[in-house]
Amino acid sequence: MVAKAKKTLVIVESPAKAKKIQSFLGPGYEVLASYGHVRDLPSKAAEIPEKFKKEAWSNLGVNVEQDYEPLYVIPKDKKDRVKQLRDSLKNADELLIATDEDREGESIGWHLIELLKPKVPVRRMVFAEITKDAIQRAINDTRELDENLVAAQETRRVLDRLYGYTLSPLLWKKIARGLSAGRVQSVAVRMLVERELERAAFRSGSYWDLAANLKSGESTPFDAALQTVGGRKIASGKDFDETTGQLKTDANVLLLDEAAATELRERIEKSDWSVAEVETRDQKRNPYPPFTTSTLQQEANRKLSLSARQTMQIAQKLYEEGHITYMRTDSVSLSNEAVSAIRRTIDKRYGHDYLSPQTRTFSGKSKNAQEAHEAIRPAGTAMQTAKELGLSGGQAKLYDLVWKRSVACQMAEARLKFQTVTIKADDAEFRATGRHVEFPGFFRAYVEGSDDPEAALDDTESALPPLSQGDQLNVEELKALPHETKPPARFTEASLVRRLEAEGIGRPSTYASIIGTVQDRGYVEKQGSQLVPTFTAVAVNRLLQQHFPDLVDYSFTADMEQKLDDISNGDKNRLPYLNRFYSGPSGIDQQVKSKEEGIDPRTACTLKLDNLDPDVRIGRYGPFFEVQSDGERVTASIPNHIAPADLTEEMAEKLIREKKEGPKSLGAHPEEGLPIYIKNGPYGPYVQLGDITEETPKPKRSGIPKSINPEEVDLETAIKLLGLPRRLGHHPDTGKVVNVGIGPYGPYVLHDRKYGSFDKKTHTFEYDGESYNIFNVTLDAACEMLRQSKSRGPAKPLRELGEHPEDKKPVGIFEGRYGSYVKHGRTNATLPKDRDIKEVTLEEAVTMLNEKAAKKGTKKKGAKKKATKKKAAKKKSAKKKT
DNA sequence: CAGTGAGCGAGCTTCCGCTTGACTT
Repeated sequence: MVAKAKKTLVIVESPAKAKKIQSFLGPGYEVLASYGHVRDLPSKAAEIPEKFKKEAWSNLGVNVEQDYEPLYVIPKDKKDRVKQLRDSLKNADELLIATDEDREGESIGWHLIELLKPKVPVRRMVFAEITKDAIQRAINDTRELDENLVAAQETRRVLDRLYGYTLSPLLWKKIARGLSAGRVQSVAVRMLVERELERAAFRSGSYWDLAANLKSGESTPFDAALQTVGGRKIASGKDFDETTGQLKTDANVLLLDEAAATELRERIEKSDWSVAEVETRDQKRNPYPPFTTSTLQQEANRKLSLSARQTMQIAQKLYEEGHITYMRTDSVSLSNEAVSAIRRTIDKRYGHDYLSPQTRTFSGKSKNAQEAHEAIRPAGTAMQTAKELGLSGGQAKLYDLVWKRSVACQMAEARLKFQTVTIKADDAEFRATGRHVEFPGFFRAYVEGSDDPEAALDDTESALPPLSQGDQLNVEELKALPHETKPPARFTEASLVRRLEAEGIGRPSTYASIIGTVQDRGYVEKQGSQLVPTFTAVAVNRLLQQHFPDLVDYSFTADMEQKLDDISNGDKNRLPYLNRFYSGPSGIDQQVKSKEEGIDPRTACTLKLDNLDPDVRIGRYGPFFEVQSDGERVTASIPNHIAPADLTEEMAEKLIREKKEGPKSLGAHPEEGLPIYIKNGPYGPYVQLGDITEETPKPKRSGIPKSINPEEVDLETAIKLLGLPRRLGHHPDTGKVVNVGIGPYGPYVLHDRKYGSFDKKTHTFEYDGESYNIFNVTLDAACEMLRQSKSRGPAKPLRELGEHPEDKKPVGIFEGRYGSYVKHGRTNATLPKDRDIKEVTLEEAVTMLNEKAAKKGTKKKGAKKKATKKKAAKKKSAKKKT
């Protein structure tokens, strides 16, 4: 017997990378993925090993009594991975650690060695790009693991844990259970809350000005705006104080109101209009650097309306399929190979004029970049377009963005000409500005979007006709226009990611999840593309700012990074830093303990806003007003989804008044004789027939669908709503009943367990030129809705396998999102991808189902079940909100 | 599926960064 040939085991972080590297290295190597970190601090009580549970520090997962020794465990979902790596190492005569060349990657490498305890030689290899040459070079040029870098990572990890697990419990006690604080999320929340408070304090100011449409001879008309009158500048938006809505005291400007503007218009309209001065200046624009994770997320949000999470999901697919380079990167640099491929493409597709004469190189300007990867660009050197690759949908759109941005970065600069024309009319001065693209250069491929939807993009053409000094002008139109100053805009996902990155807060792999976290904790709700902080966020932020200002300082992370650099350079030890952060009189442990007594939960939950008189309190069921009225305490819920800055005094008064008066009756039901009320419940507004009494503890109720404004529900509508679900008749095909009603997901028609739905937004259904709603839908229309319905009704198997031997319930093969699966009752088992469904036998299916059931029973029950339940509940409530 | 703004007080919640799977209306 010949001994099996030993291999070199190479471990990288991502399986897609592993596959590619394997193809370069051949059979002498086995390349496997660690799938990120393999060990971590225990995330919850269940993960703490029994023998540490009674230690005072066990909940932290860090032994704060002894040198901040971390307690590392293998998370459940990583156990199999580690086993696989251990097994492979047995057949290896060498181990190459090829994790990313950054702080986290170095740490993953160290953990791997700690866990696998290799008896064979270990080397650390690093590479910046994945080409055959680069990999070969990396293998021949390995180094030692950098212990200092590992120490820096561990310090980061421990600090984040101590921060989060010390402050969060304080929030549970003082504000609400389940809340959280963290180095990154708390600063993100601070940004959002501060903006919201600016909006609440904002007072709008108004001013008028004049807009002229002018013409010189036969040329095209152009627009000009009033600048000065009698040599004095007129007021515009920036001259107003945001918190008073009045002109700033030091603004030496002329404020026009409607009367003044109209009077001025009449006075100068008929005067002589002429060009006083013409100025032109040239400007160049250079292309933007290629995409990083953050800029990709921003642009996909602005241009494709994708959330950060959606962007990353699509990018992940593109990466796995080999279309783009790695999508979690903070680097703007491109490999030489990529640059020349891009330059060839420009030459070919746009022509030589459009090629930047010199190769452009970009340097990262974001704080704390670790640059373990390239920028995001089309993978390889073929530079094929989305169409040529056969991509479709979101993948095509996102790839197209990546392609264009990458190409643009090696293109020629764009040349713009700006014209400024000053125009005189009596003692008034107008100005017209024009912009002309002399040479588009990289604009041909790519123009960056703007966070301000009204801003003109860089390549907008708005040239003025040829004008010269002394030209006489005709007034086509002269209008007096009113203006109002606007509050600062709320953050969007794009602008928040940009701000976080600018402050060096968060990492490419976390931008999307930061937005998810603050939403999950109830700090933020998305309204369209806006991120709106909740009252809870305002209260939490106030508590943190008041008592722990240093921790939520915008520079906290940057300072931490400085300390980590010192540690990774070997200049400093981690111990003094962690000690100062956690222990001693100014450490957070003591700080939290000493401040805890002084923080009154009631005060912490009571808010006073600039835009409102009554106090807002955070309660168990959301925010509510609390006021004293006629010596009585009145509370009134604040409806969900009203942003703190959007609440007005009138809304508050109305809610409180309505609460005091109790639910108002719309009148009596004609048949039942009982009063009908409109009430507000946890699921939104609803109508109720009669009062709650001993005999009828649950009177007939019916929700008011989103498409109907509860304010406008009259007696007639209420009666109709209470008449639901209503029988429409019998289905002509089956003779079974067809009903119409309102469910938790909105209005529906139902027939034989199959649902048909109205339009999600309008709750109507267009059929045969008519528009139907729940009140007037006909049997005919309902049948058509059911025909169009995508709801499957009772699931239809691809193939029936027969009855399960145990309970005689059917077993079948179904088509799911992740391929075919066999189903019995509530148990599902996925079929292997290459399995022909025609060949699956009942016996085989039963075995698979039993295995799956056993796995579920032992391994995942407790924690997993709870998690899915929670998730489902969340989904449900999220759906209702929209 | 429909209040209110606390509960008896068990045992729990929570951080940031790396990575993809498993979800099967």
